[in-house]
Amino acid sequence: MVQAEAAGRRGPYAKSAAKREAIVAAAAQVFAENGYHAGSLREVAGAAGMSMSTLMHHFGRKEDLLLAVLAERDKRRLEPDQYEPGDFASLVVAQARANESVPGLVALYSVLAAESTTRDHPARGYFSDRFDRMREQYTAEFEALSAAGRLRAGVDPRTAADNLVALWDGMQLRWLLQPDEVDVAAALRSYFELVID
Amino acid sequence: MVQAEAAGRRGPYAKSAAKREAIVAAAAQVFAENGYHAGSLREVAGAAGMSMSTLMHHFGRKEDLLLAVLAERDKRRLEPDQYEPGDFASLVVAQARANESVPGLVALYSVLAAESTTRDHPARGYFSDRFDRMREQYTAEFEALSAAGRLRAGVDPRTAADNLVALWDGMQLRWLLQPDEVDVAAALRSYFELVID
DNA sequence: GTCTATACTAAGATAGAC
DNA sequence: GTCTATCTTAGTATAGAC
Repeated sequence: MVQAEAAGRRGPYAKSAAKREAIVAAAAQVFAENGYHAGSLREVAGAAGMSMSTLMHHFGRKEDLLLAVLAERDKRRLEPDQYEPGDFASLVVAQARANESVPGLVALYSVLAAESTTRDHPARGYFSDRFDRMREQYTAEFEALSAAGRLRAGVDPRTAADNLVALWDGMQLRWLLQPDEVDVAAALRSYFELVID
Repeated sequence: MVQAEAAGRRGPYAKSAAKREAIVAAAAQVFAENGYHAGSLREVAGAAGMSMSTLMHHFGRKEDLLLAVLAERDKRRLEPDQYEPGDFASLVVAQARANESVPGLVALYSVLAAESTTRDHPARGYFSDRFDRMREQYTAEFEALSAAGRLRAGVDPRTAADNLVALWDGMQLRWLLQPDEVDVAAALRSYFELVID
């Protein structure tokens, strides 16, 4: 699949890569709507215009498809360098706003994160690594704010980083259940206002 | 089941109620470990020492069993009147500490809350109602703090209530995945320190 | 009222033909 | 690379024994 990743690639794997992309897109939709367990491979295959056996040829197990969907999600995230050099808070709030336009992906992430806590779940490593990465990135951002004298006295950068991530996850969960009752981006902004002078 | 709820009840429903309790306990364990979808009724029945058909006699559908487990979880929560009249923050932190001793129940709650966001999930109403109730209770507590002049300037009671619940949920999720990396109760305490003068 | 046996549909997964 | 056929196990419904 790596060989065919470049656009317009000619070769034996080009068609396979296109099929894989179609499958992943269909799976993201089905999993987001129904969850990982309740979303059937037959429904994914149907949405991608092929039989389930053909799907299974490309992704040997349902887990593999799941991990491919998660990897695809990460590629779609906003990257700091895609944005104007605004501050950390603005970037986080902008990402939260952007997430409002892809409720399916948010649902997929939330459902899978919770499911992954169960024993031997295929995505457990993915989410554990992701939490490690988020802590590292956000702690560095809060430390930079602290060095600039903009962090409120008594606020620990790592604690702030962890709490921000947790607040985000918890808010997204509630937003999925009660979209008209909460504003994820506004909640994150209110947290920044508490910790930034 | 209502008839036999009192301890030591003699009568035609006494045995049934005892069986139901055993089933709910077994189901809480199985669902917490494997999630709702992945946890099979056959495994629950086995853990409860009966056949699956017998289980199905007591709980006609898997959903009914799920809702019974959730109701049982609510009964086990700390109630304000069970505690010394300490302040709101202490009560919340104490509940978070108490939750550390029942990781199975925490996992059950987290997995089901996320699963419930998917279309037509049987527990969707339960969690939506629960969020409404939590908002109401916690907003009242923060308003009381505000009236006592103990809330930080510019902090909205309802926002603080929603953020506290979201922080709690998000922290519990991470704790399930990385129990040695975070301290849920400490995180909640740090939030109180930010909003309370 | 309580429990068991059995059958049905749909899920993930595998084997093999073309 | 794609499909048909098949296997195992899931949830569920029903019929009936004690």
